[in-house]
Order: sequence, then C-alpha cells, then structure tokens
Amino acid sequence: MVEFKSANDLRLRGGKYFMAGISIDCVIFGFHDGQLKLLLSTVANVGDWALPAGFIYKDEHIDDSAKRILKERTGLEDIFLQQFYVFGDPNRCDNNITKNAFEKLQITPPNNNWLLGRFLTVGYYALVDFAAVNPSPDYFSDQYAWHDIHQLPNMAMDHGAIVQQALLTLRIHLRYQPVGYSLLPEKFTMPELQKLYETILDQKLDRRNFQRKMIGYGILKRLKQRREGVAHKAPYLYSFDLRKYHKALKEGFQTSW
Amino acid sequence: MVEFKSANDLRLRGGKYFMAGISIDCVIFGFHDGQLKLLLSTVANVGDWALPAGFIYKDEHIDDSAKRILKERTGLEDIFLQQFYVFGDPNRCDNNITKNAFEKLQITPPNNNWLLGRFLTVGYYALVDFAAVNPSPDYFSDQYAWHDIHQLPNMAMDHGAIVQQALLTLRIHLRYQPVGYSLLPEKFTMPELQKLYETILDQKLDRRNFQRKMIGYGILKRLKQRREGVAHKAPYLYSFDLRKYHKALKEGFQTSW
DNA sequence: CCAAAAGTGTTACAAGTACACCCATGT
DNA sequence: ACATGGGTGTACTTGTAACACTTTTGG
Repeated sequence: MVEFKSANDLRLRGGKYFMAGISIDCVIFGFHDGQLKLLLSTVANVGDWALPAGFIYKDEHIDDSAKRILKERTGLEDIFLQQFYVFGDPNRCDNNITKNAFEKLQITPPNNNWLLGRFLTVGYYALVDFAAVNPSPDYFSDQYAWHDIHQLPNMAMDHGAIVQQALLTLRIHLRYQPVGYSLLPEKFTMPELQKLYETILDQKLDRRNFQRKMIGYGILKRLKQRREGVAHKAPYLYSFDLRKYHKALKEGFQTSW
Repeated sequence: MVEFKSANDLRLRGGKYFMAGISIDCVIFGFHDGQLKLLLSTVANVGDWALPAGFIYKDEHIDDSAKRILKERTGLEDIFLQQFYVFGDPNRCDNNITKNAFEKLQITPPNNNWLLGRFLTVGYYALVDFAAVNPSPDYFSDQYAWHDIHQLPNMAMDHGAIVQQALLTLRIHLRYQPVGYSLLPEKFTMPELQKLYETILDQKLDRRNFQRKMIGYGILKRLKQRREGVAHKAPYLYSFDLRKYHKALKEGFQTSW
C-alpha cells in the first residue's frame, strides 16, 4: 500500500499504483434516530459533496479495494459490503471532480493525467453502525458528514443516481436476505428493527405481522433483558444469532421458486 | 467504430481505441430441444472455449458495448441483456487468453501491450432465440458453438465461474421478472414455457400450478391456434403481451414487501 | 382402443393481511 | 387514570402444494 501526502499527490502520482479508468464508490448507509443516513464527504480542494470513493491497486481484488476504502474512511472492518452495479456512461465524467480540483487549485495537470480520462465506477453499498463510525477528515476529504437519505445535498457527477440505485438494490435484498446486523447496535428492540425496515422501504408496516415474520426467519435471539428507562412498556431486547444470520445471508429467505 | 484486420491486429492496436483494464463478457443463453444452451466461441489463435467477449470504446456506454458485442457475434439486436456482476480478482488474468495467443503465434508483443495487464470484466447475460442465431466465425473467433449448460467444456480463465454466477442471477430474476421473451420463438406452448423454467431452475414443476401462476402474471395471450402435427392432444399456442411484459419487467412481480 | 400429453378443477396447508385485546409505564 | 407504546392472539384472504379426472391425438 502506498502513502500519499495529499489528495493532489494522489492525483498526480496515483497512476503508477492504481488502475486507470475504474474507481469504486461506496454508498455507506447508517441508521440513527429513526432515519436512514448516508455518509458523504466533501472532496478535498473541491467542496462538492460526494460518495467516499477510491481506486483499485493494480494487484488488488476489487472487493478488497472496497473494504480498504471503507476502512480508510470509517475505521470499520468486517462490514457487510456488496457490489451492486457498474456505472458506465461515458458522460458521467464530463464534470469530474479531479478536473474541478485542478481548476480550483489553478494547477495545469499533465495532459495524460490518469484521472482526467473516462472512468467507470463500481458501486458498493455498506451497512454500518452509525454510532461506531467516527469519520475524521483525511488527505482525501475535507469533511465527513451523515446526511438524511431524504435530504441529500446536491452531489458531484452521477453520485445521486448511484445512491438511488443502491437504495433500490437494498430494498430488493431486504426481501430475501437478512439486513440489520451492523446497521443496528448489538442489542435492539423489535420496534427499532421495524423502524429500520420501514425507513429503508419508505413504507409503514404492521407491527404484529412484522414481528411474526422476523421471528419466523429464525435469526433473532430474544434476550431476558428489556430496554429500560423508556416511556411506556419496556420492550424486549433482541440480538442477531450470528451463526444463523450468516447462514441466511448465504442461502436467502425465499423458499418457493 | 474501428475495423480490425484480425484478432492480432486488435491485440496490437486496440489500445488506442479501447479502455484498458476492462472487458465485457457475454453469457448468451439460448433454449433448444428442452435444453438450456450457452453460446461459446474458441478464441482465434488459441483454441480454448471462452465466452464471447469484447472491449469498451473509450467514449462508449458499457451497455452499448455489450449490445454491440452481442450484435457482432450473433447478429441479434434488441435483446434482453443485463449486467450482473464485475469480476475483479487480479489472479483471473494469470493465464490470460492474449498471452496464450501471442505464445502460440510466437509473437513477442511490446512490453506494455494493453491486453497483457490486469483486466476486470463486467458480466452481461443475454437471452436469445436459439433458432434466430446463426453465428459465423469472425476475425476474433475460430468457431462458435452452442453447448448444453450441463455439459460445458473446460473454459478459459474464470469463464466457468462467470457462467455459474450468470445462472444464479437468472434464477433469482426468474422469481420477480418475466423471462422467456427472446428465449422462445414468438409462439410457444405452455409446456414449452414450463420446460424453459424447469431447465433454468434445474427442477421439476407441477404442470397445473405452473400454468395458473403464469396466467396470473398477466403477460400471456392465448391464441386461437393450437400447435398442430404433434403427437397427442394439441396444446394451445401463447405469445407474450409485449406491453404488459415490459411493464412487468420494469415493475417486477413480487407483491409483498 | 390405448398410451401419452394437455386442459381443467378441488382440496389442504402455509403465508400474508387485517384487526382487537391486554399489559406496562411515565405523566 | 390515561395516553401511549409494546406484547400476544385470531379470523380472513391469498398463494402454494398436492393431487384426479376428462379430453384429444397418433399409432
């Protein structure tokens, strides 16, 4: 792994180490306060909000690139991370971040700069525990911030469309894969889990049917404890049975063909 | 679009026109004689069986690249074609086709030949009408042949794994998308459609339940005609209601969240 | 006239949907 | 005491699975 002194150092020297023409964009979902959040950063020297992105070392598996990028930016490891789409419109780079950065910095890059050509990007989405993430600015980003999924700022290039595609994919995965581990804290209540589903689906669900369905998946353990100190009746705490959770991740829920 | 005189011409000069480091592999499914077939080609000057593949022009949308490649190889247009995965293991190129071709031809390529580096590949799968395809050798391929999905030859690089992934994806799509148009001839019988499903799923289905389910999707038109000249009772012919078919393609079948 | 394939229907069971009731807790 | 949210149960509807009978046709 190579260290770069600054975003600009990477922009100028990165071509030696990274594949040209391909980037990785991470759509990082978190859940907080009953809201689905997205981790965005402002790009160093540009200022536009953008998805945390990165490049692929020439000998690196792209899944490892995605993991590395996630770790560099959030500090988190062993997180659910899934490739979901490749964005390959040649025009998506027309207004690309690097070009804007060089302009703002009034740098004239070499003609053949590796970042100024056309780029595809592979979208990965990640589900992370909001509370466990403490992103701090790095050489690549001026600032990080969580944004509510319903109040996203204007985003650079086609990042808005990438987010929408990630959300669509997540909604489909919700149907036949367990979701929630690493989005929720270790212990959570059934209403909290339901709220997560409702937020992702943007749809109200019936309390009782939801509970039965979730229990039916067989991936939850109900703890003896209840959530205390809350108004009204104390709800039970649950946690995921990780063995069964991962088994279900592999095999999926759907029974019928 | 650029013309190349031969596969080798493309191998040597293609770097000027194509993106380096990314290819497209097409998993082309056909259906014939109650069997799911795959269109494979032997690579010019190498001989290994491989997926019909191609590259992305520097200003071309990757979906258009996939369409173009499909057309170049099968002559077919307006075909269902879907991106399904990016294969990004750096070792997938260890034994790459181009290297083998140069060796067989006893050509020493320039050190920086664009095809000898590491390549990602974007997998697209296509569903085509077996009968309408008449692939003929082109400069890139020595021969084309349909192979039964259950009797695939040894394939170059990771193409075997790519096929398996395509098949998995197709099985999942079968659940919540209409499938069959462009795999079947315009008019087909219910047992033929069922056979298609059974072949893709590798699973026997109940005749009556299958019929009810398909009719329930509301994408079929039953014709007055029956299939004639066959042994036993003449089955009705059906065709897809294309308006409703495409609507269902967009919206999916699944009702419940 | 009979074997084999196709059309149609019925019943049982599981899953999903829609509700109603009771319980616990903070105000 | 009561409003609010949480736990549990039950009827209804829909979908899936399993299975039987009749019709048509070529040999």
